[in-house]
Amino acid sequence: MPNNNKKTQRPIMALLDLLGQKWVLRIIWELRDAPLTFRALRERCDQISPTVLNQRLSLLRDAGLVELTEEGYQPTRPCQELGPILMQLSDWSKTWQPSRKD
Amino acid sequence: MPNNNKKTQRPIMALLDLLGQKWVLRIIWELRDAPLTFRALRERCDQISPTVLNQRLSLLRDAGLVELTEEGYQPTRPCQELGPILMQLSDWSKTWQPSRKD
DNA sequence: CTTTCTTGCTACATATTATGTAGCGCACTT
DNA sequence: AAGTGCGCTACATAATATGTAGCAAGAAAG
Repeated sequence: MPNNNKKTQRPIMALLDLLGQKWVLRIIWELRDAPLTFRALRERCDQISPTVLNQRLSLLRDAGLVELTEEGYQPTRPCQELGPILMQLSDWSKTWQPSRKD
Repeated sequence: MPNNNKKTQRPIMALLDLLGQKWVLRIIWELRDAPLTFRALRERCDQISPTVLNQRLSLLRDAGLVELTEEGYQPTRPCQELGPILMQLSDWSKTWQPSRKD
């Protein structure tokens, strides 16, 4: 899915491309507190198929956002800076009442 | 793709589910400045297929994040609050150098 | 009224991606 | 030697996206 368009070269585009992939945001979210093993991460993510989980983890590792340590998968330093931003999303989401106005 | 899991009922989960769908973040991003017509939006999004664009716009309209006006598609009031958060993502992305440490 | 734009959007065959299940190979314990 | 838990792979099936063509409706002009 990632695309090689010129626009995508701009950092924000690359980021939106990455985060826009299924499960990516969720994975980062689930890793926010403590390291999780591959299997634990699967459980947290509604038993996501291991195929996709591994593919996404590879992406995230390539992107330098996640690393595999003794204790399991965990966000890297830069990725931890993403945390507060996600928390803002979380706060915002609480004030958000999905309903279409037609 | 949206899932009906219990966890997904929590606002943040619902939000991550929504934003995690292909093109959704990109669409919100592209609408940040000015309203865009369906066709203009397609061009901005690398000529995304109209089928998917329409599906995503429907989702976003149902979620109360985007609306279709005389001037074209544009983010609703609540969605505009998402703007600053996306800008933080943009800022963060500039300091982010994708590279795997193995 | 008819022609010509442009709009949002649909149809549909094809290609890409995710799901679900089973299980491998490895390290470590017992 | 046998069991346990690990990261991860294989592979058939189902779900999604892509790409192209074009429809129906509204506005503008002749």
